[in-house]
Amino acid sequence: MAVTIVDVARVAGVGVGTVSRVLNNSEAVKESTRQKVLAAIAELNFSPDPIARSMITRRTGTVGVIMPFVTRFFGSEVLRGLINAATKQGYELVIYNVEDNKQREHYFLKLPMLRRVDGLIIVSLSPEEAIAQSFHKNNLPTVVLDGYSPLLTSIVVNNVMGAYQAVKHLIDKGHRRIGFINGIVEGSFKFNQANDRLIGVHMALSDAGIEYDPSLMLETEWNRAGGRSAAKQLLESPEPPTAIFASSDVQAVGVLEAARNHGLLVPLDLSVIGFDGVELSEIMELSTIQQPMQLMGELGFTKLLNQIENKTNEVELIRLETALVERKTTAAPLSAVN
Amino acid sequence: MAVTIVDVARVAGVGVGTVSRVLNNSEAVKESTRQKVLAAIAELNFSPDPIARSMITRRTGTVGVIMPFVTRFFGSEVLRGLINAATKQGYELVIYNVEDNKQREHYFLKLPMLRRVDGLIIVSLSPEEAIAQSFHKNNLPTVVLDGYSPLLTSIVVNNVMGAYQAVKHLIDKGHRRIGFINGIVEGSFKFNQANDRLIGVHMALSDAGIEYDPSLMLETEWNRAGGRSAAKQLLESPEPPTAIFASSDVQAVGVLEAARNHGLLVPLDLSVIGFDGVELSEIMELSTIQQPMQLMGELGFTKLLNQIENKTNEVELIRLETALVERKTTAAPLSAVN
DNA sequence: TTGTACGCGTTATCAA
DNA sequence: TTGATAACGCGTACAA
Repeated sequence: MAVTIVDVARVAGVGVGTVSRVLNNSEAVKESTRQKVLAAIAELNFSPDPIARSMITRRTGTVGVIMPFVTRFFGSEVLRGLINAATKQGYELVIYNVEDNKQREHYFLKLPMLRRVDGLIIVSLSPEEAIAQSFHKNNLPTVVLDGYSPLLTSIVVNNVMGAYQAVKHLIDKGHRRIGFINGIVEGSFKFNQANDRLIGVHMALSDAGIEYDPSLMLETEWNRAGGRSAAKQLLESPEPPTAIFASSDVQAVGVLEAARNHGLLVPLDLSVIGFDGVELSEIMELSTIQQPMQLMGELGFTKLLNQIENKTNEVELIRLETALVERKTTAAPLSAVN
Repeated sequence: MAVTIVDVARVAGVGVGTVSRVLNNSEAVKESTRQKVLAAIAELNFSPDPIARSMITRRTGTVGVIMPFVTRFFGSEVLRGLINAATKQGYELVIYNVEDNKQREHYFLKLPMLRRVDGLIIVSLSPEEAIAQSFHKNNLPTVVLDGYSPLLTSIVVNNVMGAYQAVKHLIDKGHRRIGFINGIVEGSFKFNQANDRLIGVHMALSDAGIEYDPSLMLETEWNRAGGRSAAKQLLESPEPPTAIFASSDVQAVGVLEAARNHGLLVPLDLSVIGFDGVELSEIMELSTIQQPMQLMGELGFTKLLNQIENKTNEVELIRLETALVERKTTAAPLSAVN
C-alpha cells in the first residue's frame, strides 16, 4: 500500500540499511549512493512512518500536557508558549484535559505505562509524591508548571513576592485597610500558590507596620463568582476595606462587579488589584501582578526537552518573577484626602 | 524491559494469541482461560503498547486539530468541546498551532502522509480545494469547523441569520443609523463568515426599510485594536451611528474603548453588540450573538468519528443556529426619546 | 477453543 | 562503506 523503505532501497538499488542511514544522516555514506537514495526518496515521495520508527527508537516525538481546562485564561497563555516551543523543536503536543480528580488519577496512573509520550508537562496541578515517584520509576521526564513537586522540576512564579508587590502597591497608595481574596488551596500541600500569597500579604503588611486583620482575609474559588461573593462579604462588613487584592484577575473582575453592585466607584471608593495579567486584565484596565505565562510554557518545554534528550535527571525549582502593572483600578483612598 | 504480551502468556500458561484475544475480547475464549489471562495481566500490571498496536491496526487513536491560536477565546471554547468529546471516546488530541501561512501549508501537506492521526479537525480555516483533495486521496477523515470546504464535512454557524439577529435587535430598539464593523476576509473564498454577515446586515436593514449606507460598513482585523480604530473612524464621521454591530466580541470591546475615549456612554449614547458569546462578553456585560462553540467542537468530533469508524464518506454542511443574548450594551437611542 | 508463526516498517547489529 | 537480518510488541491467519 504505502511506500516503504524497502521500495526506496529497491529503486535506489541499495539495501534498506543504507536508506535508513541516509534518512538519519548517520555515519558515513558515500556521497554518490547518498544521492541515489535521495533521488529514489524524492521519486517515490517517501516519508518514513513515525510509528514504525517509534517501535524501535522508543520515542514518539510527542509530549503530553495535563491541565485543568477550567483555568482557561491562564492556561491558554501557558499552552501557547508550550506549543510554540514544541513546534519549534519538531515535537507534537497532546492535551489531556482534567476536569475532575478521577480523570487526573487516570492520566497520572496510565500515562507512564503507555509509552505514548516522551515526556509530560503538568500545568496548575501538584502531583502527589506517589505519583511523582511513579514518573521517576518509569523514567518519564516530567515538568510541573504553576505547581510543585519536590521530585520533579517545577516552574512557578514567586508568589510570595507577587503578593507582596500587590499589597505594597496598595499601601504606597495610602491604603491601610486592605482586603485579600485568596484562592482555595486544593489538596494539602506544604507548597502552594495560595499559601505563598498569604505569606506575601502578611510580609507587606508587617513591613508597613499595619496590623494583620484576619477578618479581611477570605478564601474562595478562583473564578468570578468567588471573587464577587467574597467581595460582597468584605464590603458588607462593619469596617470595610478601601482596597482589595484578589488572587486572580478573574476574581478581581468579580470584585469589580460587587463594587458596582454596592454603588462604589473604582478606584475612587475602592481600589482593586488582581493577579495573573491575562488579556482580560488589560481589557478591564485592571491593575494586576503580571505572570510571565508564555515564558513559563516555553521554558517548561525547554527544560523537559533537556531531560528527554540529555537524560539529565537533575530536579530544579525555578521561580520566575512577577511584575506590577498599574492600570486604572488602583488609586489613593478617599480617606487619604481627608 | 517492559512487560509484554509474551510475559503474560507465559505466566498464564497460554499462547500469545489467546492473550491478544482476551485483550480485544474478540471471538470466543473459554471463561476459565480468560480468567487465567486476566489474572496474569493483573499480576504483571500489563497494558498493551499502543504503538505496537498501531503498527498492526494502522490506527493511532489520536485526532489532529489544526487551528490558529490567535483566535484564543473562540478557539479555546471549541477546543474544549473537542477535548470533551475526544476524551469520552478514548481518543487523544494533538494540537497543531498555525500562526502563519507557512505553518499551515506545512501541516496540510505533511499530515496526510504521516499516519500519525486517524483524522483531522480544522478550526477557523478554510482549506483550499487542492488540499482538501489530498485529504481525500490519502483518505484521511477531515472535518472543518468555523470554516468551509465543499469537499469536506463542514460545521458553521448561520452567519447570515446571526448578523440579521444582531441588526434586527438594534432596529427593534429604535436605531436607524447602524454601523457594522466586519472582520477581514482571508483568502478569496466564495464562502466566508464576513461575507455572510454582511449579507445578514443587508437583509435586516432592507427588511426594515432602512437605506444601506456603505460609509457605515467597515472592515478590519478581528481583534480589539481593529474594533477600536474602526469605531473611532465611525464616531468621528460627520453623521455617526447610534449603534454599532461588531463581528466579534473582542472587536466589540474595542468599540467600547473607543466610545469611552470619545466620552460616550454605552448604551446611552451608543449601543454596541458583538458576535461569538465568549466568556469575555459575559464579563463585559456585552450584548452579543451567541455561537454554540462547545457544541460545535463536540459535534465536529462526533462527525469525524463517524468517518473514521464507519468509513462514511458522506460530505455534510451543517449550519448551527446562533442566539441573541441581550445584556447591558444595547438600548434605545437618545434620539428616540425626542 | 487455542497455539504458532508471520507481518507491520523501521533501526541497530554484525559481518563482509 | 554497505547489505542481510534480528529485533521492537502486537494482531491475526492458519493449523491443530
